[in-house]
Amino acid sequence: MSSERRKSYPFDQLEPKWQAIWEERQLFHAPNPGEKGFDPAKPKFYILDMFPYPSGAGLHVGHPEGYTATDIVARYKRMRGFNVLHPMGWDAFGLPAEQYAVKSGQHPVVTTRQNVAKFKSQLKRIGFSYDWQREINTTDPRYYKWTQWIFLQIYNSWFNPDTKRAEPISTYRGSDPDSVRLAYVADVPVNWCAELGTVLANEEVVDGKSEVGKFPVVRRPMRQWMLRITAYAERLLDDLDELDWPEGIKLLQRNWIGRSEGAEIDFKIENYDAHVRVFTTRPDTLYGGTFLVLAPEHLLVDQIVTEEQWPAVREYRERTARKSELERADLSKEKTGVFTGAYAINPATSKKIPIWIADYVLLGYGTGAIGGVPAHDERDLEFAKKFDLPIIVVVQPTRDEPAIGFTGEGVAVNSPIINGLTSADAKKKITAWLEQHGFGKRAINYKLRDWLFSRQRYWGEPFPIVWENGKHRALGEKELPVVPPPLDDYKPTGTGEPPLAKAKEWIRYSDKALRETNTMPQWAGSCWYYLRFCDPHNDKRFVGEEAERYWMGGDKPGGVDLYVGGTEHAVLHLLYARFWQKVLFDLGYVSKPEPFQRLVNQGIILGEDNQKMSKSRGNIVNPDDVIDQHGADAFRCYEMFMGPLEQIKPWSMRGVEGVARFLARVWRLLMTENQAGEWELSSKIKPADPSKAQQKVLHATIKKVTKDIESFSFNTAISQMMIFVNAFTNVQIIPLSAMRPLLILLSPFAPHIASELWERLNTRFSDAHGDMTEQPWPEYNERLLAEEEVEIVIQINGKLRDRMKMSVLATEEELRTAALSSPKIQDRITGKTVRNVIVVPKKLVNIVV
RNA sequence: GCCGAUGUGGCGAAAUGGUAGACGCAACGGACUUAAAAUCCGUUGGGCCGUAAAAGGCCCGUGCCGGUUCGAGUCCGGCCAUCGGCACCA
Repeated sequence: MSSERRKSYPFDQLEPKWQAIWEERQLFHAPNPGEKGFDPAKPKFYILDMFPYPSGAGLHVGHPEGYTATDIVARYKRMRGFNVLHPMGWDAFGLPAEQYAVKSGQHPVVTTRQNVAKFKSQLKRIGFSYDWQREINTTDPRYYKWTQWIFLQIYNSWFNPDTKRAEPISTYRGSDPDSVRLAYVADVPVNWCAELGTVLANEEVVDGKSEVGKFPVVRRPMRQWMLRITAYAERLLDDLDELDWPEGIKLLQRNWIGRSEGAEIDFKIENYDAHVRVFTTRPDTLYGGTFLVLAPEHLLVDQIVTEEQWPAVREYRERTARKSELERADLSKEKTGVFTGAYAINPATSKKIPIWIADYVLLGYGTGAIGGVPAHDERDLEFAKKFDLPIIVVVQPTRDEPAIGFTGEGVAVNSPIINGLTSADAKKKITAWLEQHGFGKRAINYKLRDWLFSRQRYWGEPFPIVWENGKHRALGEKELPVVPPPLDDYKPTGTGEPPLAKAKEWIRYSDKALRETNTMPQWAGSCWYYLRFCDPHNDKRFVGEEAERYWMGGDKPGGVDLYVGGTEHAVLHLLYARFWQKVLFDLGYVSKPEPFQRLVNQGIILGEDNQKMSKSRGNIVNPDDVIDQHGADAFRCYEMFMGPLEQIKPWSMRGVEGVARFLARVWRLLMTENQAGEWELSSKIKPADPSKAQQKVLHATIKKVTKDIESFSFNTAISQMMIFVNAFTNVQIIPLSAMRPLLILLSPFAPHIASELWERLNTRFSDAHGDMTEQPWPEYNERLLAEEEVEIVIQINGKLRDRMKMSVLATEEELRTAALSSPKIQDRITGKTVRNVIVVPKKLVNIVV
């Protein structure tokens, strides 16, 4: 009758059953300190996934990879006696919902609600043990009220360079507090994307095109909100040391922050009462400085340029301004530049050197000016050759290679003060000399730029800021949240003016004051969501103090014990969140200087064709289809069985079938089908003692699964459970005492089938009490693992020649004698001299002839 | 260009410096079945020798070239390829 293939076990019934039970009993709800059911005797474990953007397409199999890993650890930790905080939420502000609104006129609130519902039901089908009572959504006014509140704290503070901390702006003694706030307004050249009608952050521009939509991006100055993340560069760098993150990710952040040590040197301008300050990492090459180059936008240019050079300079500056970031950064193009007509004095040589402008010098890094040392810098060399500027060798390479163009460390030459010194020593000495004579000082520079924090978009957090008489002013806490107005038309204005400017009534805050119409970038909400999860319903504070201290507690700098997500957030999200955490920490609102103690990145899952999954390739795998066919447990186990979590790996439907077969074997180990086609507990299960061999495989499995969960080697944990099940297939008596631990070990991976089988065992046997989720994790007994006899490998010159069974107690001498007397070995060594015999107890004997 | 990761059967992979390929997929053979599916059992890195068939034996093999070591997939040096990040940062 039914053409549908019979299920190998009734996962389609038992999976919804257990999900309903978990939900009804709220088994995975973690009470806060002071709440009903909270057990202060247990240690805490905060395990967090990077929350998703709920897109209209729904979940794909890449999302649940990390989520499955964390779910296994969360379930394991609960059975290990931890209070586990394992929440989920939605990062729902962002461009796709807004673009959909532009097209359809439907308010983003509506699409967001639909998408969240879809994502949530998909996640629930997989059986994740989230505490859904803690669900949060960044677009919920009860959430973004506090995002705005945190912005106010940032706005109302400054970075005190003496204490190296953020402090309330009231402690600032200078005349212009607006110039030091951690949130400030600046006219900055921004990445303007006409198609999207908005400004983009540097990070959102890839190869001169928008990351979203791949539209062209040009530079254009605009009034923008900036966050002074650069003030924290040093701490963001130093504090990485104490975090348990992959070294590669730390390196990525270090490179992004880009600390470099060197000196700032002042070059006096000839016939003019001013000087040009340059930054260099090679002060030891100062004698080779034969010209200066300023960024075209450098402020001094206006003052120093000579009459006859004005037209050329003006023309060059205009040309540069028209260039997009892409054109300007194009390395293949020739160097360009214009002479200003002015000269500076090299403080070391007292010689006159020309001052140029060129677009290879960037205004935003260092001082926006460089000393050109063509002999020892590739770019300067190219520039000097093009414009025929003098090249002077001042560093002699230690090996035999040409000195011109040598950028490594060598020995200083043609440099009277430092001649003969190694580059390292020369740097120290010349820097000291510069300081002594007031020409410069030691300096540290960072590549990190301040964070462009405003967007010309509708679907984001409005700023709690109003403008009056051309000045910005913060709203009071009581006025939060600032809710965006409803609009009929969400289209960008196209002028750079944000869509909120269309809400004529909304922007009129008072007779005199207008609201800020920019909104915050999508990163804002995800900068602090891990804090909100600790206390998601608090309407008095962004997070309650006690809850924050408890869940973010521990003796390490980071509060979240384990954070799992993709490498695509290795720099930006993780850096921004660390920055906010540090500001909140400085201001005394949180107890930890770092948000995430341990970080694990899951690898990308490719399609069956080994290509990145994408709609256009048609190789997207939808978890719902997999679950329909094989069940959620098989889906979870396959995601983990594919290979190491961190690795990129292709999906395989055949692979899913293999894992599904394994679960069916577990099922049939304990269940048999009766005449009526109903599943019932197998009569082979007896409260009998397991055999020695069974005992051994059981304890080996407990040991391996436990160790593998701790080390995130979920694939090999599953392999071991397969070995266990294979060992019990076709035995006549199935010892109950071996099946109980198996189900516990399996339960974090395949919680539904484990729960069901556990419950079925309970209907006949009374050796255990309570549900699967209430069981403690099993311990293994090392003694039961010990072999009495082991196979010893006999090698000759490292090559395998024979094997023998020996007692584990055999001494080295016994092993040696036994190996040498083996007939096969005898055959091979007669007539040869045995030079050495290496004996590795319990492993091998290697005979060297 | 710089930085990082990866490279092992037909495929996904496993191996504290000590038996390379556990476990799974695919393939092939067998049992069960009228038949198929499902299930269960077995074989499966390559080459060669051996045998009626087996048993058995030998050589090669972890991207390439070298080194350290009694012994290297694993450690060291040099290359190559793929993927990812950064990219005129002075």
